[in-house]
Amino acid sequence: MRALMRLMGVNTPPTYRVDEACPLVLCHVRQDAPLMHEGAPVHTLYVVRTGSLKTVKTLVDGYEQLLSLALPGDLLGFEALYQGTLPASAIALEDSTVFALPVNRLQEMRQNHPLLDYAIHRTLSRQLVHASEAAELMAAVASDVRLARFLLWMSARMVELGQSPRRLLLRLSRRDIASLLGIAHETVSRAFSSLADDGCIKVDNREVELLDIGRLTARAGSTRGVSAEARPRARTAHDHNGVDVPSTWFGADRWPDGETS
Amino acid sequence: MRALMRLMGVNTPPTYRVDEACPLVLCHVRQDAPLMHEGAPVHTLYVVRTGSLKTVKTLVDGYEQLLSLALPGDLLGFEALYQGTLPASAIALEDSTVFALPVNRLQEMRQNHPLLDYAIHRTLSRQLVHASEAAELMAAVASDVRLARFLLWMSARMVELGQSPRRLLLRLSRRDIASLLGIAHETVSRAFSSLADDGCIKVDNREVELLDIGRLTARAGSTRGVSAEARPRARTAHDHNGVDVPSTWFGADRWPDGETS
DNA sequence: CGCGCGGTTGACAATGATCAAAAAAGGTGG
DNA sequence: CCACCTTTTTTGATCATTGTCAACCGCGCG
Repeated sequence: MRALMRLMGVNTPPTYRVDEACPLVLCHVRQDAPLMHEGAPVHTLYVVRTGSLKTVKTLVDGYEQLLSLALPGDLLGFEALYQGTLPASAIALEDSTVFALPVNRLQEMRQNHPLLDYAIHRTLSRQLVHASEAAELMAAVASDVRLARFLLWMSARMVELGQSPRRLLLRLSRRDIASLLGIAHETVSRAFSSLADDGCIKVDNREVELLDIGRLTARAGSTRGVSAEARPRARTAHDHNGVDVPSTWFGADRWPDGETS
Repeated sequence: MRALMRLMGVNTPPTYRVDEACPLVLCHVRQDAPLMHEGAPVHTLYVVRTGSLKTVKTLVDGYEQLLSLALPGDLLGFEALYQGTLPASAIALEDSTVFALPVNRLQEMRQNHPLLDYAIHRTLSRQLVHASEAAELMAAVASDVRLARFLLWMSARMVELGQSPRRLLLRLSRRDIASLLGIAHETVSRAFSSLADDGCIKVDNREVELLDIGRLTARAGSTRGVSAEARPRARTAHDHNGVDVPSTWFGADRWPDGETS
């Protein structure tokens, strides 16, 4: 339990009382084994403890769209709360272990453990951020830019987990990376070669070493043709005419016409 | 308060006691006005009541990446919980009203109102789903496929809000749509023309009428070249070798080697 | 040993990004 | 109401990037 919360980024003070009787179960998933099935109702949420998984949605035409990469600390299955069924499958990229949280006891667990509640919220927030970062990956027009961003993104996630930012062991196949970046898998291969020829990275199959992060960042820079967007469109502060206060950048802490409801 | 929860998809029974003294404030945002600023710390979360907003992240090269479209019932600002600052700005697409929830009193409000707590979780789950749906939009190779998907997606969201699924009034500019779909704004324009010439839709500036949803769905079908992916890759059920039980599709409700922790 | 799978590279056609410019819509001030 | 400006949208033309098809290599596995 304590380990779970540390995983999720919350340090439990030594004095914190944990209920040892709570139904926290550890699960092992073998490589390539599905942990959850698209379309299935959800009785358990999972928190990744070790290893990694991918979430995959099969589109109408059979194309397998990779939606996210779940690393230690990530929460799986929460997306099902809205519609009752999972929008995507989760498949282990390596032998992994996950904590299982029965949904019908979750309410009670959160009440008894405010820190768990906080940890879950933090994790949800993080995954929301990661989802929009995935959009950033696909935003670039050039394929090598997308790959460069992907590598830097992976590097950043490795750092969050306390791992080396330079040495990556990709558990995703080229095809999976292609799906995540929205390009053809041949193009991924070419982009790897291109970055490697530049000396930015060293590629040995799925082992990637980031040699020159500066240059890599430079190549990850241009989203699309430097034109209208980047021009000196002098967006000064005085065009704020809404609830925001120009002088303080901070969200509306006074309301023009507040009416309690 | 009751209105807030109905907005978020939770029906309050008439007997439900609401605390009238809770600090629920209604905010007005004028069109094009920012509600929240990228990089700013967050003191309030917002729930959209009427109108619509876009969340926008300015990338390193100045490109404005549109991340999500917030419609009534959506929660804004939660992404900031993880890092403490907002990853994106929120800008009103029309005159809108939002409920403001002070974060420092949120904990307390959730405790006093379990239904509010549930509503927030449901909303978070929904937004997680929407985020992955956004990835689906960008997954298609052809630009007209992306636009067709976008229109169907908007249509579905309109239905969720009880509006007509055929008649759309887009509050987004072509440039914004282009950003969301990951293509050039000229291409969006062309894709509109293409779909209109086909008779699938009727376009009058930002008013779009979906004439033939069947054909539109057909055009939204192909993600990429029908090849290896769509082949009869007979993915039968007996390749499950993990924690899942083949006979029941449901998540692991027994665990091979459970160890309570 | 042969087969299949993941990865790499090549060749070619096509889609879309980009540049350019005109047309339409929206807003402002007389 | 109209002239005038800005912004948005549309259309055109050109060229590069990349998707697609295809062949090839290396590897693990039955």
